Amino acid sequence: MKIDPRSHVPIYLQIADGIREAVAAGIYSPGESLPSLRVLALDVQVNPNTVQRAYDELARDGLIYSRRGKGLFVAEQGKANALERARKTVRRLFDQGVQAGHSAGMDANDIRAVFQASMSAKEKQ
Amino acid sequence: MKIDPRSHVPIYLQIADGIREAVAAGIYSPGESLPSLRVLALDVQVNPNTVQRAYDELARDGLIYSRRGKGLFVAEQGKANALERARKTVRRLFDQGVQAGHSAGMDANDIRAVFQASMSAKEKQ
DNA sequence: CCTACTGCATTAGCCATCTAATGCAGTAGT
DNA sequence: ACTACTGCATTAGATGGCTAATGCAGTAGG
Repeated sequence: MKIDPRSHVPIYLQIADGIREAVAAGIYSPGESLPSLRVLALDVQVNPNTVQRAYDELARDGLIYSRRGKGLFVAEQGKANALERARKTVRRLFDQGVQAGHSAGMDANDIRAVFQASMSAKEKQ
Repeated sequence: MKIDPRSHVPIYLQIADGIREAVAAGIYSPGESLPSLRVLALDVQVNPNTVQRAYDELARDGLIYSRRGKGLFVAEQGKANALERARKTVRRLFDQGVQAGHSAGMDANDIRAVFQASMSAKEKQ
């Protein structure tokens, strides 16, 4: 996992996003164990508490669950919950964008055009 | 202008957004003077420096300009610059949304569907 | 000139957030 | 039991962003 310590986005979020993507992509199967706090902490060169905070995020969203003394595991509905979570994030960002455009006087077609441009740019990657 | 002091979004941004929308909507004409730092500060019950920071934002984006001792005025291309600025903001948010969806394994149609939902919800307001 | 207004620069305090340090508590193999 | 792992709770330090206090500098009218 790639972590940038001097990014404006917090480390624990970078970690959470990484795991979330992996779960959404099905890289981890339900019931499969995840790297322990200390192992992952050592891996990304950060304090175990920071990793824990990332796992907390994921547990709250139902992607994973934890067993004290045993470890961390992918939840049964982990993949589905990851997708649901992602969908909400996307929706929130789109709502913000639509709202911003509307406030500035852009009409529906203007906003749609920007969205199309964004989609096209993504495909070219 | 409506300001919420205990919002997570900074006061200076709330002020800047309010003025930006007004300029984009053509409520202020080019060359027209804006409320002075202290007047607006008194109006929204905040320190003049906070208002200044809002005006700084707008000046950097070319919406307004300032003359020491005289006041603040809407730039000639203020409205156009406001629209351009808004377009970039919308684009940035859409890019983030598209990226998030893609990372989570959503395909183009999934993402489009969320966008449509967002647009529909906006129209119903 | 002098007063009353302008915008602006400097400084400091406050506060939220992130990260780390440390120790406790549960599990399991030997 | 003992050891070596687990996750977790508490606390503290550090950092950055936001807001305010204060004073300087420029403009214009009486």
